[in-house]
Amino acid sequence: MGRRSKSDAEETRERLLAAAKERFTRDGYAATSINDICKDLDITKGALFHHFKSKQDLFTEIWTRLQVEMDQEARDAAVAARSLTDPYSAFLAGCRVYLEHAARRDYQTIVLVDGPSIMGLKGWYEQDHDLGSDNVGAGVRYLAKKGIVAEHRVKALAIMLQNALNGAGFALAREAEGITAEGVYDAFETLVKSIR
Amino acid sequence: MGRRSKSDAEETRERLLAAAKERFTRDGYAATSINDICKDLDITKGALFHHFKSKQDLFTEIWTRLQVEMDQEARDAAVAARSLTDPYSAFLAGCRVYLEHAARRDYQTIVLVDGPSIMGLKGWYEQDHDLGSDNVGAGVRYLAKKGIVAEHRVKALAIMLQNALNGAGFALAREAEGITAEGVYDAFETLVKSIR
DNA sequence: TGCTATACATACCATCGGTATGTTGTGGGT
DNA sequence: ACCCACAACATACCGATGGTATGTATAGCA
Repeated sequence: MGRRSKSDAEETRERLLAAAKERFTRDGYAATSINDICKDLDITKGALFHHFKSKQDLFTEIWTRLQVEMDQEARDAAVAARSLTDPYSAFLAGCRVYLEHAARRDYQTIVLVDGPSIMGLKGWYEQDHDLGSDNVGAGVRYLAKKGIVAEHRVKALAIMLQNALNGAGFALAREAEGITAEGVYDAFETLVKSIR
Repeated sequence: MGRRSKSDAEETRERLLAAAKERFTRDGYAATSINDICKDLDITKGALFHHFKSKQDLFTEIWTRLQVEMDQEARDAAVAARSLTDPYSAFLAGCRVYLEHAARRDYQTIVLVDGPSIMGLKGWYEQDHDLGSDNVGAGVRYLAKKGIVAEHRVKALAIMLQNALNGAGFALAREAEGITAEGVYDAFETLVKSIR
């Protein structure tokens, strides 16, 4: 088979991303072979390696899309919930969105579980920051500006709260021990609001 | 080469664990090949697969050892710091030990980064619980008994605090942005003590 | 109309984790 | 003291894997 139209190529690329995302989500990165993905689409490896230079490259694009999507949603939610009276509402709204994503299987497996291992810790962190997806950081900084938390604890607190949400997301996905989204969010809210 | 003495076998096993741990720590699980490990010790794959039934099995034992070691240290520290007047001291002492481990490259790469990916989320969690290494959980439960935190928030809070420490460990290992162990611990302490 | 860059397919490769099958010597049983 | 089963390895081999080199046909522009 020879050349296809440009729109066909775009579609092939998107279909590859979709099929890979499904496999990565269900089986994980290591257990997913490139041949599997290609068979899903009745396509050969030549096509895949034409669109993506490596398996990692394919994974990275899926990872990035998930992060951008989450970032956008969280940002929007925070802006929408902004209030003049309650300094927490915007921050907590963003965190709730993040929590919802962290509880999703795709986000969890791809971004939180396989992400650090595949992209490396540095890569994970740098990409994460380049995205500007530091909603929690912005929230804590805002609390510092309001005088609620000490300036010198902002960075450490932001990191800790971010990871607290990660862990909560895992717990939710585990569906274990009667942990609910509402319960987790409630605990997170009281935790945040008790900071001083 | 034929059979060796029992003590030789024990030593071979330990040397395999040590070499694998070094590789896994430096290069990660995926980038470490079994041949690499064997070459380090001038040993063949036959030996490795005689002592460990799979690469995962080898990894799991290293993972378990790291967890047991950490658990023991944290437990000891908590017991040693137990106080009749300060309900936080034992809890915080255990957390500090955990934080120190989370900042170590070996613990970080093997347990925190590759662990979830290799052993699976369920496996990670179950093993973690079977170990009884739930220092943070015990600490929070103690705070609940003292009436400091609400009973229905214990589980969620424990999960969140545990992951807060994980993230702090990563941040320390990154050595980025002027984050120090003391600063992180200070922030964690104020966070914990402000809970109510 | 022709030329070239693109969008794939095909064929092939080194390496991987894992297994099946030796080989040799140790140590428990008699 | 002898024996032989089995432990402690080595060797040879396997299918599958990610990746590459090369082939090929067509879309799109000059």
